[in-house]
Amino acid sequence: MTHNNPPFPSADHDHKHCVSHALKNAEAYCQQQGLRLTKLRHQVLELIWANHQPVGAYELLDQLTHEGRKAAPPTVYRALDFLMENGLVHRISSRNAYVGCSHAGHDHTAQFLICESCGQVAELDNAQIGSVIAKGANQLGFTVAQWTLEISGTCDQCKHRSQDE
Amino acid sequence: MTHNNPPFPSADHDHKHCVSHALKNAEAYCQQQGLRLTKLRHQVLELIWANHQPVGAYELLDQLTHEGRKAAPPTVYRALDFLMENGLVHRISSRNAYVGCSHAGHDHTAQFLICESCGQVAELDNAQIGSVIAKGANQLGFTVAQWTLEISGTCDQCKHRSQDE
DNA sequence: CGCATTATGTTACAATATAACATTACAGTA
DNA sequence: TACTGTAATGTTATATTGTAACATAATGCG
Ligand SMILES: [Zn+2]
Ligand SMILES: [Zn+2]
Ligand SMILES: [Zn+2]
Ligand SMILES: [Zn+2]
Repeated sequence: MTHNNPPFPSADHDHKHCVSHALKNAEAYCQQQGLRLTKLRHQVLELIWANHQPVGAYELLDQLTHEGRKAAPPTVYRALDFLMENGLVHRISSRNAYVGCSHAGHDHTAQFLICESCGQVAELDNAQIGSVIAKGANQLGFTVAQWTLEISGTCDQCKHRSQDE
Repeated sequence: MTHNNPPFPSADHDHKHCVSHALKNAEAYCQQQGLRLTKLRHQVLELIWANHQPVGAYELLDQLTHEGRKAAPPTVYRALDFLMENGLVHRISSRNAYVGCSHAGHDHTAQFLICESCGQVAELDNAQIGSVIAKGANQLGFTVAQWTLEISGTCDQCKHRSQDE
């Protein structure tokens, strides 16, 4: 399944669609790859997709507990490990937090826009950025295995919102 | 003071020169900006520059203690805060570790090459990367405040070294 | 079913970072 | 010089994030 690069999530977008899309996509992908998207992993993935803000592991742990599951830190970290290994979730290392992947199944590296005002995160998959980075590294004889790019700033809506005040 | 983009630090480079350059540069910069590069901060900066590998806060803490200073976590974190605020040190968030800045005084954002084999870090200041990132973000109406790029892989020397075996 | 494998539960702890308040050093000034 | 306000450091305690190690339960398969 292909879809074009999503813009920064707007305040009034149909987020239920984001969630159901992400979950169905994950189910299909795991099915196809012979991966076990267990109830716990599914539950964690759904919690992560509650919104477009990155969520901490211990916050997920609280929510799991409130949903009636017996959970301890390893519970959530193991689920996160599975989801990250299989490209369903990314870690935002500048925030020690986790966010659902918008391009699950595609082979890609992470590029994030993080709005400091509303806390939302958008994931890019800008090929130009990737190629410039690869080129810059290769010029120095460096072989790139992977990379992360975390861009902080202000999203379009928050800019306009602040103008209104 | 200007100098061209340093390559990945070679095994036989004159590292004493790196250290003295970084320290003198920091002293001059703080002098000029009216910042207080106290003994503690100077000491921490020197420890960070012991090599080109990122170092953890608690490792710095141990070394400070061995050097006879009474130190606790806040001691080192406060020094790190000062050094980071003033662009003398960067944090490698994917490793929870800190590394001396190679372009202190210049206004720049961080771009790192991290060798998974030898653990060394090289800091880039590739303008092309910067402009492509800014462009990609701006197209989505996103105003960039700052960003970090952490590239993992294998450096040139480690590649050759592994061929020799 | 019986067995091997994988996933989850459970307990304890490691590693990283900060809050809050006391004390000391410092710079400017009377 | 002593006084004084500010910035820096010391100190104690605790918050936050992440793992190790081993026990139990679920799953898939012959
Ligand atoms: Zn959404
Ligand atoms: Zn925003
Ligand atoms: Zn060096
Ligand atoms: Zn290397």
